[in-house]
Amino acid sequence: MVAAATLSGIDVFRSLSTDDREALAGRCESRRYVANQQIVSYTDSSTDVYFIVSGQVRATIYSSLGKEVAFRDIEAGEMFGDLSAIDGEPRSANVVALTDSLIVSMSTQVFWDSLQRYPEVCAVVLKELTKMVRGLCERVVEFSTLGVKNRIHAELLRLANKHMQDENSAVISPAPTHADIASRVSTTREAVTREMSHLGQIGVIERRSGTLVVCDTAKLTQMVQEVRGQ
Amino acid sequence: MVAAATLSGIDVFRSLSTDDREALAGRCESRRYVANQQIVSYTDSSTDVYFIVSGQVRATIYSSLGKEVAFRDIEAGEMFGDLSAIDGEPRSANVVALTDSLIVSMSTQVFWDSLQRYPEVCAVVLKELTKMVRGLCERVVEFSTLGVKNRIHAELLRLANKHMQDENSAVISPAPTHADIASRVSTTREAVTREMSHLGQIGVIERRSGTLVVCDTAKLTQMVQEVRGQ
DNA sequence: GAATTTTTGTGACAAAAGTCACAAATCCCC
DNA sequence: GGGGATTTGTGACTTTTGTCACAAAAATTC
Repeated sequence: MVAAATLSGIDVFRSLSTDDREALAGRCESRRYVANQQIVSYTDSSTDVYFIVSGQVRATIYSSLGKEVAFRDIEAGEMFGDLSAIDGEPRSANVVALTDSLIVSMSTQVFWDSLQRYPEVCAVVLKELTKMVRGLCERVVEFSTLGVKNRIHAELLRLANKHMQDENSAVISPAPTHADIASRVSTTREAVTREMSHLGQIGVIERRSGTLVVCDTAKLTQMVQEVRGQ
Repeated sequence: MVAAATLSGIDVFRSLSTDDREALAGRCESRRYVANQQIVSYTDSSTDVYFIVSGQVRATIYSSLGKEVAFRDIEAGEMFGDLSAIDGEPRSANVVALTDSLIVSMSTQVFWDSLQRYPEVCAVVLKELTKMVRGLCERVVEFSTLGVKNRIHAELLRLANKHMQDENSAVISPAPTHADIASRVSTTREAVTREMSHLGQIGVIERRSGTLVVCDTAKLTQMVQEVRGQ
């Protein structure tokens, strides 16, 4: 049982009328998770869909033996677990709360109902899937064509684009750890440290207590393409 | 203008009644392409959706400078161009006919209409997108966790799975060239040649005039995971 | 079926990326 | 504000992967 207002912050349901949202809210559950708590495991056989009301969450995939791949971070307003609900296959990733989070869940059945009943919802879901496909394509192309250094540039650029300050610079405020970046572009922490101190030397980025400043996104953009790291 | 029967071979429309299919067919165009002819370029601003009636087609992405990444091969019955139709963004790839092909196209408008009007169509499209997401995830994880040799194994296994002969072996009949495989797993032709002759020596695969036989998929499956190529 | 063109096989070498080990700097929490 | 935990910086070394150059084998064409 969930208040209708809770759903108004969810992208997928934003376009619904208050009445429709209310009807839907009655068929959802909500639950709080604390930081680091697991929400979905890829061994689960559940097929519920989840919506983040507040907080932040990370999906990671564990390869057949051991190594983890940071897959995507999911923010308030976004949805996850939709893949299994749509195709009935097992979960593709583990999902863990990064911060304390409030999460609404919905059964597959209710989810499909709402897709059929509300074309706007269906359209948003289609668009989200499309966005995922494009994002993943980009990642595949990056792996195929870029070396480690350039992938680090690309990742920094992605981060910067989410936090632009002015035309050419961005402030990323809880700065991610090097190990974190390494896992996203799939390399070692050391490689990230080395490349980032290099970027610091040439004045493209700067570190100030807990925050990472990308001073020159233009240069970084240009560097992504260059074959030589230096 | 397209015959309704033509659409019955398309996965997405398979579930429609003959009448519905007829209505839709009236709003499509069809066209023949010869082998190697380009169908969509990523510079196009069109947003039509395409359906392959017969033939085979390949989507490739060209990175910012030069290198090409084989993205996916699309077979008769399947669809492409849906991403742009759904989100209105530019094309993500070039699409070229691999063989002579007959292809039906549909405007974005008609496509959205049919998504709204026919829930079955919408469901199939959602499932196809989901399948793409899962496939791409798999590829990303592969790049992140597997070395070149193991990626070659994984690719051979994927090929084998599409052409299983009996429990443990597959015959892939126009055998792909080494360069082809290399581009799919993003390495060099030489690496593929070396690994494949190794696999030949230990009896996992065999080459016979124009066809590639995977004799022991079980062993190959096991090898994908092993860190040492040998 | 001879002559090309394309594909495959292989060695020697160069470059890129990962590993290990350890010191220094920061952060965090009582 | 001291002490432990976490994160960062760096050098030496190993392994992996890519590059180049060429010969052999197959497939295609005329």
